[in-house]
Amino acid sequence: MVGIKDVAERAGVSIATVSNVVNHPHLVAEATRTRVRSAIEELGYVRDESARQLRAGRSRIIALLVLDLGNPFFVDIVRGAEEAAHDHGLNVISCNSGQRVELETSYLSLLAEQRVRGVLLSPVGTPGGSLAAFRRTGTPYVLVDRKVPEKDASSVSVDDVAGGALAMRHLVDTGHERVAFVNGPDILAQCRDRRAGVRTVSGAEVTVLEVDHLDVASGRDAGARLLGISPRPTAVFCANDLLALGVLQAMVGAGVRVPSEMAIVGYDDNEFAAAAAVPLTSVRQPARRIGRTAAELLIAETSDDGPRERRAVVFTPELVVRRSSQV
Amino acid sequence: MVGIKDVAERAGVSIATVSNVVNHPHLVAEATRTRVRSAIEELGYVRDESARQLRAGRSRIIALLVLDLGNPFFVDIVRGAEEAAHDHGLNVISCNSGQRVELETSYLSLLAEQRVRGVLLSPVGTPGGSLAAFRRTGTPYVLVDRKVPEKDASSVSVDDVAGGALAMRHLVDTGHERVAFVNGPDILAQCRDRRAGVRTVSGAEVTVLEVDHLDVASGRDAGARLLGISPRPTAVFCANDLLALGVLQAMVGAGVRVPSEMAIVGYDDNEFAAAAAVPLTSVRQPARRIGRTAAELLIAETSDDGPRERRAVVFTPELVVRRSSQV
DNA sequence: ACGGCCTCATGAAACGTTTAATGTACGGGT
DNA sequence: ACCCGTACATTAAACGTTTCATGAGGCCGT
Repeated sequence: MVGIKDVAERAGVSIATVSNVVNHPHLVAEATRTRVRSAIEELGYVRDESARQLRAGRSRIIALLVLDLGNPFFVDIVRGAEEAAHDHGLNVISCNSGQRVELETSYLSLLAEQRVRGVLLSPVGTPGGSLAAFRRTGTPYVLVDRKVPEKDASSVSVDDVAGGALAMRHLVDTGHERVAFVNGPDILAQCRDRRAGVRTVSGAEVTVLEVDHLDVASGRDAGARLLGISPRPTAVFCANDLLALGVLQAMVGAGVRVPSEMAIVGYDDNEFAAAAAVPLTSVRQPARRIGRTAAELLIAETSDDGPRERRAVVFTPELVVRRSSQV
Repeated sequence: MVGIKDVAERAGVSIATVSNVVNHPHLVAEATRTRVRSAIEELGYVRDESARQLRAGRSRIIALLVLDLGNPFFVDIVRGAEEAAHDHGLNVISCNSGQRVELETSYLSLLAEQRVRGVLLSPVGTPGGSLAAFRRTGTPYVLVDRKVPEKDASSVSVDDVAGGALAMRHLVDTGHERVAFVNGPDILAQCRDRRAGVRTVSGAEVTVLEVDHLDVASGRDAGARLLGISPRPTAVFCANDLLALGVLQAMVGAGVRVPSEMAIVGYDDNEFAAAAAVPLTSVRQPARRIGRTAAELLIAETSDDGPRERRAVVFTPELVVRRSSQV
């Protein structure tokens, strides 16, 4: 493995000079600079970031630990975060916890050991323990799609209670009296909040169907269960568009017409919602802006000129009505 | 920042002992071990991976540099790779090049500097330059969804020529004489190969529509262009399901019936294809297996007991016929 | 009683950088 | 002729680990 030492030898200079060529070229005379540069080229020298980082004490990477990369909503968050990070000359790496607590923990300690510049994360449960390590190492983190008190950390989220209410109100207003609510596990704050939102709305009898994963397959299962309920609900609100797509598939498969026999409302308004068999009514969240804002908060927190105050940014969701819920 | 030294002091032992407690607990007497462990606990010590790695010379991370995280196909590849990596006690980080060459280059050098254990990548163009750095540092890499000669690297891919031919043959066989082919940029090998596959099939007049990005929005645009062609093709083959979904949206929007007025065939058979407005016929690729296989090849290459020979694994795609192309 | 072995703990070197402090040479102003 | 400043280049320390070689006791068998 070729190191700075080999380059120095080859170019007939000291290692300090090589380092300067790489990091502070203006300190080095023209002639030496080119000589060193060609030595680097010829030997294929690649500087070792771990040594550099060991010396510097901080890395140039911010990490994004995300609930489910299979959900386009989170992919958009990644995109937003990448934009902001690149604007500041930082790189982003993404890790996928796939909603498994043990994976989340394992990634968190991996990242703490890597001494990443900061972490954006959408936690599964209450990630108390692992985050304590971050707080101690001084690694800043920002919660994404999850609100916490400012004293604990900055966060960027969407008002899920409002979102749940929005969807439910829409269904009640369009005349539905028996509504199913397909929700994810209670361990996810998003799901708890959306359920709370649903509860704030009266005027319909709500049957809750809980699923383990917020994906299309679980949606199909929930759809099947839904068809077995009697008397059958006339509308269903799904905690996410993937579930809604699955439910829709189940309805189509069973010959139940949407929306006349079963209205469907999803959540996230991802790009597939509009393209679905029956275009989906959905609760839109500004995913990209969430990612961008979170990254900016994080970057501000790590910036040299004094730590910023913590903030809890909350976006407001918006109902997008499409055919799947039209009377 | 608390280091091994602080722990040692607190526990009244040497730093070597602390290190042993962490890495080779059996070498340390019970009593000391627990004393050190509580010191670690109390101080919240987190070991510094960069120092560790500097000493060790290699990391425990494998990286995945992917063309487009917005495409569920690649997300499934990530999942497969994660499975395999976790089986071997390694962690995976994903980076998204978003089909931009400069981002790809920047990530590749980032990863080279990080001295990651290995890299799985689906390159945009011909990533000669940046990969040379890997070859020199001895960082192994495996190409994903892209075949290269064994002498250069291992690779795991799907026969895209066969896939393109499969789709096209299906359309010709079902009686279409004017077919549009919505393809991505030629810089992507996948697109070149699928086009080559399309060309091997005769019996229909093919109009190629090229788009820059393989996403739903580009598909909508292509759909609009498609409607302007006269005489209008009766079928369209899209290089990927996202494009196909976009085209489908455009057709539905314009009141063109699918499949009777316009048959559509996509590629990847992602989970949204089956859930689409009109369920999409698509060419299925075993994404998860691709990711898993690639990771296994990579891990084998980095294993201690001698380097394995390189391999080029090629999977065969499979046509899944659904309503969007049924006569 | 003594050598040898085993168990456990330690000292010190090494990994590849960056950077502060120091050194050298040379030209110009007095 | 001397001093100083400028412009480069170098020496050496430091970052936080891991590990090898060594040391200190205690126990066993002879």
